[in-house]
Amino acid sequence: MVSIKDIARAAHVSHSTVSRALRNSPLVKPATSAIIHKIAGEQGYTVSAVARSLVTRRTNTIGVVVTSIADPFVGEIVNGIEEVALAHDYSLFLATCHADPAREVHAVRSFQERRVDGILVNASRVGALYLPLLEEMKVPIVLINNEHPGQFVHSVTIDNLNAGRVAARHLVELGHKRIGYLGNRFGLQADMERFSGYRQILEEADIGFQPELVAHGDGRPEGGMSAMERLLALPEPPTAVFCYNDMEAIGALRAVREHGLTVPGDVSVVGLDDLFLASYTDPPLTTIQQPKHQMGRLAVEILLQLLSGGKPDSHVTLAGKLIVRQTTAPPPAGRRR
Amino acid sequence: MVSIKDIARAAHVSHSTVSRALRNSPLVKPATSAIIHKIAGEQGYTVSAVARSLVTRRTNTIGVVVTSIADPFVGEIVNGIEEVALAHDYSLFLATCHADPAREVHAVRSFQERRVDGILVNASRVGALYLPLLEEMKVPIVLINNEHPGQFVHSVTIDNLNAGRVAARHLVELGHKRIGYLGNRFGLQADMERFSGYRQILEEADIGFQPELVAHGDGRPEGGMSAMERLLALPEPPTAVFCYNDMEAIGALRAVREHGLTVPGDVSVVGLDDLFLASYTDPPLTTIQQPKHQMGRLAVEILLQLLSGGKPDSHVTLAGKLIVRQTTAPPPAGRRR
DNA sequence: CCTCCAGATGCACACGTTTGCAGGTATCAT
DNA sequence: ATGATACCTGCAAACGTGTGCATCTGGAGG
Repeated sequence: MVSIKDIARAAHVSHSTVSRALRNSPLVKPATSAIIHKIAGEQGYTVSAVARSLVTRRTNTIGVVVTSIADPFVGEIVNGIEEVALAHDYSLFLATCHADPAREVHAVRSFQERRVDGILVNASRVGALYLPLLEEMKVPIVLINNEHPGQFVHSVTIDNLNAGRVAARHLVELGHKRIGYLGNRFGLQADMERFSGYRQILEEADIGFQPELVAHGDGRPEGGMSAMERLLALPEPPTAVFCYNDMEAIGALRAVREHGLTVPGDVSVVGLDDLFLASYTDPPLTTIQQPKHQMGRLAVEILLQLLSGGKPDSHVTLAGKLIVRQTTAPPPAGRRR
Repeated sequence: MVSIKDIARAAHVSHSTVSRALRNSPLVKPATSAIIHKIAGEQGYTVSAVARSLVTRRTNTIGVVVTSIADPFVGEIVNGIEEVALAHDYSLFLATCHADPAREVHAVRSFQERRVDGILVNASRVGALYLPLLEEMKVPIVLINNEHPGQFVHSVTIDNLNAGRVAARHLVELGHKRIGYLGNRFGLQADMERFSGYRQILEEADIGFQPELVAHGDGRPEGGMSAMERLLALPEPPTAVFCYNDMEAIGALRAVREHGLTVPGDVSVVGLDDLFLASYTDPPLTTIQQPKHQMGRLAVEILLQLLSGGKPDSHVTLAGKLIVRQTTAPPPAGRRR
């Protein structure tokens, strides 16, 4: 592999001059610079980022740890991350942790060895553990949709409480009185908040919260399906459900269908995320859109500010947006009371 | 940031000894090794992968370039890649190229600067261009599902021809006579091969190929939908269609539905990919499963063999598998002739 | 002719590791 | 006591780049 020294020899200059010329420093005479560029081109020279990083003490890399890259939700976030990282000439290290705190810590450690300039963690499960980890390493970290929001780290999250309120309010305004919640059984912070928003609206609308209308899935279609079945088995099942996320909503849709009922004729369904496939369910899913792409972008931008010595807001929350499609309608005539 | 020299000073040994001790070399006395490890722990030392890479001339990194990470298909491939990379202690650089050859080349160049040990490219659009690129850089490259399969590079692809045959045969065996193909208008190699398989079966079954039953989408639901509409507008529309991929199949499903017909009662649909969501369409989609996860795994394994001086097969093709769900059935009674 | 200055280049060190080689010390056999 | 040997440890050079400082050259101005 050809180095600047090889080029220096060929051009009869010192390697310092080559280094400067290739970085287009104004210090070197245009004529010699041209020669050097020519030789570099001929020899197929490419600068070694690792040698450069060693002396500049910056690698221009960002480490990204996500739960699973096959998850369409995180895929879109990473897309946003990659976009602005590329624009700023940063490369991305990617690691998955599959919601395992140990693997998450392992990934962060590995990134530290690689001397990444900053780290992005999506849906971090590591709570108080992070603080000592942060103490011992100087790498700035930005969390995306993290559990256990602490006060010492930077994060960008969706406004879950408001999302729950918007979803529930939409159903209330359609005239529903028996509104169920299909939660996530893993007791995530996000689940609690969405649930709280839902409950607030029920109480504000004088409908009141009915515990039997809450069932818990696993964040995936299977779980949403079985949770929905439990709700449908009730003596007086709900006429509408708000789901923890789109995946559960898809399961709910199927459960309703297999129960011989229709959406939204018999029961309305609201999801959350607005995954790509939400437009292609049957019927197309009404849902709360999470600005996934923007979350990724924003996270990198915060990181970049941190890297340039700025003091960005430590906690940014983004608002979701209701997307009304065709899974919501007024309750069936016989059950409007 | 603490280095081995700092530790050496604290332990009253040379930095060489520290280096050896931390790599658990048998050369250093257990007692001193223990001291060194203790101090390293106290000071929160982590080795610098960049300094190490400079001397060992290996970075233990793999560059992965994909079209879009938000695509669920590539997400699963990357998942497979990450899995075996992690197992072998390699880190992943990720870059997206959005099917733009220029961006693809840019990504590969960037990886070369970073001195990755190997490169994986999914769905490469760069054809003959690769050869000179390969000449000038010594990094081994493995292509996944690439266009323009050349003979000088390593690749792993699905057996598209056979996939087309299997899908078409399934429909023939159900008794269909008018079988359409929803292709991809971008003239991809994969599209040609799938089409060829489909056509072969039609001719082998003495049904014969009918050009009017072929329409082209864009690989996404929108395109599949409009292509299907064209087919349904025919005087004698097909009773079954084989789609370029699941995304188009989803669009086809919707087109049929909006046309007032049912799947599979009026028309059968076969997809290709077996995306996660194929199980959750209505009705669940019959499709050809691509071993996405395994493709990723295999690609890395080939790369690792290349890195350890092995001579792996240069072209591996994986067989798809028919997954029969509920979008296929015999043709409607009135049209069996 | 001398001085001064700007522009261009080279020298040398640094970044944090790994590693071949030489040197040192203790143990053991002769 | 001496030599051999095994075991540890340190020295020094490398990996490829960036950069402060010194040096050199040529031209302008006095």
